[in-house]
Amino acid sequence: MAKIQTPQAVRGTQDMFGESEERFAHVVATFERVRRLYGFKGLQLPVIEPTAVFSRSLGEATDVVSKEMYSFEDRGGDSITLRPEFTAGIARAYLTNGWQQFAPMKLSVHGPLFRYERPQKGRYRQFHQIDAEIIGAAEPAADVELLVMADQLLKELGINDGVTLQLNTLGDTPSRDAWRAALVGYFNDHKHALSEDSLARLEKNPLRILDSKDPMDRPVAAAAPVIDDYLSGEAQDFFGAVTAGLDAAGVAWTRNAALVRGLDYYRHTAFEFVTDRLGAQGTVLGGGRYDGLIENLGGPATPAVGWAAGIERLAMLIEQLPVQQLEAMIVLENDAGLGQAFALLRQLRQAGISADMIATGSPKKRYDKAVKQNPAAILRVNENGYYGFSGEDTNSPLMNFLKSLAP
RNA sequence: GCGAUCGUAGCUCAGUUGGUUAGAGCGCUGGUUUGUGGUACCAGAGGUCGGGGGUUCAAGACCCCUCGGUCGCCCCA
Repeated sequence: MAKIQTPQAVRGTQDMFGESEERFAHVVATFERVRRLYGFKGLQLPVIEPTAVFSRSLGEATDVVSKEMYSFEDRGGDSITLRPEFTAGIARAYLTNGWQQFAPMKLSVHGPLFRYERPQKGRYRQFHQIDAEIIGAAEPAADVELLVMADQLLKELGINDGVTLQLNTLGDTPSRDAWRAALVGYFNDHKHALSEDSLARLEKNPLRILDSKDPMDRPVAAAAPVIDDYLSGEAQDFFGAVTAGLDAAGVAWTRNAALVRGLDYYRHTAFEFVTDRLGAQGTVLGGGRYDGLIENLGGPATPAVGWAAGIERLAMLIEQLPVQQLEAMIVLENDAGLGQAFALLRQLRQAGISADMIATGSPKKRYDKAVKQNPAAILRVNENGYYGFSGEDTNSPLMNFLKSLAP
């Protein structure tokens, strides 16, 4: 029997347990609660999609598509990709199921996503997002609705302190194209003052030079043409309606004219909730409007807005985690009472009281073990059965139930 | 993909210029004590020093390769 080297977890994946799992679950539970408050329907979607779903919608030249996707050929010879984001898959589902009949749709999803990147704080190869989208709504009110929901979600998670909403508009397609052309011209004139990274960006994604972190780029970026000078009247009105809506709803925001999106499909509103508490991965929730995406996937022109947030990043920011306390812990003081302990355990659980028991190890240390798990009450069982409990005597349902048990 | 840094018991770590049998605290298991909400003490189990190769009489320590974590770049939520 040759011993094998125990396999490690795949790089960039996580095994979550204990506090990290509780944080994760709390983010998801809070999201599920809040999205219902806003009337967003849930969705369950495949983790694998045809590769074309992402290559057509995100832009072939983006890093996500060109070097970060987990793509493979399945046994039938089809090119399959583990989803690197939600939006494209949602758009695909919208089209393949004919959900135009339900438009406008308010949808939400959460689950794992996959990107082949170098792992670091707040960035994993299998990571998880919560996601909300409104499809088939062209009006700025939809943008406002999503942002108000995001704002409430962050508040309910208790992480809105130190997180700011940065807002920008990329304009409609003509505005964006004109701005982009002006930027390319401007940056070409200032090539000598750009970093090496930004020279590469100039070819692939010139908008990204605007939010470059390289100190060398900052002066050039700061003096670059601004979108405001290229916005059509329509695009201006749209952005004005979004900001007015946010003000009316009491959502704080700041304008960041250098805020752009990494993926090609965005138009009009672009936004990020940003924190300085996560090091280099400061974006906590981000999104925008993507009116062109569904058309790119072969569907009818369909307006849509959405956002996504990294569950791991939100989980790391939570400061006060609700305590998960077991209500009743049975200590079996003598193994002869095991049967009666089973019966009591079942009775408790059927009454809706969370309960567990300690019945192994040194009998004399069982009590100590129970104490360490910090249950609301410890129930004592010996060879004669249940004979009492200890714990703070309150008027809670748990205590009333325990008092009803005749010792 | 690039740079930096780290990897010793289940966890957090110590381990001298390379030198006997690699240690501590916590946790775990058992016992004694206490006696009904975290007692104290005693004992025990638990380590291919991330993995592979090299230098050396001798490597946890030095060199090379490799895997993984962390931080930054890039990318992005």
